[in-house]
Amino acid sequence: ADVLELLADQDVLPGLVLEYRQCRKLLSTYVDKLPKMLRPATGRLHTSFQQAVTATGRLSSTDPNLQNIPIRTAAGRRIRKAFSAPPGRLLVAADYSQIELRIMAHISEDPGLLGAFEAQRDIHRATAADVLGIDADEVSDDQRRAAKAINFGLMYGMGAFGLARSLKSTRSEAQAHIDRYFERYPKVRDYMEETRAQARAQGYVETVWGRRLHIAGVQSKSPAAVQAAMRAAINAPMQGTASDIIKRAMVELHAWLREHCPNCAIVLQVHDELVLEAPQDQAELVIEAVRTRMEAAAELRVPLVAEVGCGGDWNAARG
DNA sequence: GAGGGGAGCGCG
DNA sequence: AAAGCGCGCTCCCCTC
Repeated sequence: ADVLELLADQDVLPGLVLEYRQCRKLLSTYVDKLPKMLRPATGRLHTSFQQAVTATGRLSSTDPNLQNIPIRTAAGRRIRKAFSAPPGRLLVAADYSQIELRIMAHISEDPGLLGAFEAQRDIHRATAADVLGIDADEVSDDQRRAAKAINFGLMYGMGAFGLARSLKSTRSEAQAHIDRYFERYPKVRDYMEETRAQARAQGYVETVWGRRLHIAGVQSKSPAAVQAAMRAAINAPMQGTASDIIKRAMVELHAWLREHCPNCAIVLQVHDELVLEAPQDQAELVIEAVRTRMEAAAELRVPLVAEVGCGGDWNAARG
């Protein structure tokens, strides 16, 4: 797909192949399959959540996987609209805002990153402004896009090669971006170096609460495998801590629902998002309860923020 | 017909 | 030698 996107500038054909592939993917995986999986007794889809599968502590969802329902394209969102609440009820969708970056700020204790979240700034705009030494309102769309790619890429252990590819720039430009980023947020670099060292020395890293995440491959004879293990190690505390936090929120929320809203239920978890179903006249109550419990699930050095909406279908609930 | 493995791609 | 983390499903090719 990456190559076809590059070639799409030169000819119409690559774009048409991409469009065809997208249609086939959505048709075979979702449109054709999901209706066959409705359980007759309930008229609903019932997924299975696996709790002891992933390397970081996330859940996984199978038969069907309801954690990869499309959302990024217009055609995909039409599929998401098919997930709807019964008459008289609404779906409530709540997702954490930038939870892994907030955890990086918490763990690294970097003053610049902590300050940006404390001030409730648009984090990608803020890092663009910080790194470039300009005002936030002077940040162009391209500059914000670059900062977003850096923010995400760094959490995955990405280097100049990968950043250049995602920004469609040169490797030396990408390296310059990374250098400026670490100049501005030096404790993020410290965190990354300490995490790599810990993974090498002990074979595991930890979440904020000390849950251990074993990293495979740190002892490999293949330098490539060791580097891959180091990237996994950098990401694991953030992804792992985020999964701890949403589980704490789910436990608290479930207890509250049993007491105050027995007709409501958590129906899905998608890593940083919860979907609930509630009677129409209790939606406002539930929205407030979800928000407060998600935001109070951990006390970090930065605020946790949950964005909550409701609607007749899953797409509308996230608008 | 069952199952493995890889490519490709949907999500966070 | 590879270059960005974590998943699951479909399609295709292959073997048994």
